[in-house]
Amino acid sequence: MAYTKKEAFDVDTVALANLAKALSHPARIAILRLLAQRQSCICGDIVAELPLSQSTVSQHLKELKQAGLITGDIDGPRVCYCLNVKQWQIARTYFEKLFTDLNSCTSQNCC
Amino acid sequence: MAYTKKEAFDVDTVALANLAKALSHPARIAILRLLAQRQSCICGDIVAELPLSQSTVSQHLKELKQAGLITGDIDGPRVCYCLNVKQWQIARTYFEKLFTDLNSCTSQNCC
DNA sequence: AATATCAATCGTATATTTGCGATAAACAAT
DNA sequence: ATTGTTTATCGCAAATATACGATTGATATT
Repeated sequence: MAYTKKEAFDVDTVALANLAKALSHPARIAILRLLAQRQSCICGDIVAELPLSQSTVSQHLKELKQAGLITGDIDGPRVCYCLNVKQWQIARTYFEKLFTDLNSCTSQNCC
Repeated sequence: MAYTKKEAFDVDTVALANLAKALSHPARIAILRLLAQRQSCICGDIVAELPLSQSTVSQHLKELKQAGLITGDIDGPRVCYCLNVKQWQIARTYFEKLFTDLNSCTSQNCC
């Protein structure tokens, strides 16, 4: 019994779902906003800004990194996290395509 | 030990995260596209189109309904599902605000 | 009234997510 | 070399998510 039948859906749908999943936690959105807000890239200052433990924040960062939405460059003992602009443009395109597709449904047949 | 510390984040962040969570499964995105594609609203035809059981599809529909993204009107023995255009506009606004905020980070200080 | 159809819900199994403390790994500075 | 700082990872506990079959409830149809 598989947890998620991702194989049964087309690649673009799965890709969008994965991007949405990366955004599906308040902490991760907060992290992204922090990274955008501060001009300089942040490492562990993120931990100080969030109401979560260091290990938990590290996990969220890992997920964002796996989704390709941020990068993490090692800088001595610290790690500098930044938004990955390229991946963000891809994500934006995915979401906007979805919104456009859904907007074409303005016929209002029944509901 | 709480599952998610949603209380610790501001309302808009949680709202966006919840919308993203509704989109975080391929089946739910497929359902939304189906509803947009077909001019007429679909009830259980969705089940026929998806590689999932009736009960599983019903659960996904419930989640989309709880997120306010679709409506379900009872029509005799059937149920007619439709996109909720108003909520979709709200969702679109949330996501586009995020994208705009993140785009302001083009300083490229380190990464 | 009996039957058939459709969709929601229940019960259950399994996988994943979230969260934290503790530990480990990497590096800097003494 | 030792120590301190920073971050990733491990191990665990609890909550959720996904999926399905079986059942229930509602409505048509006969």
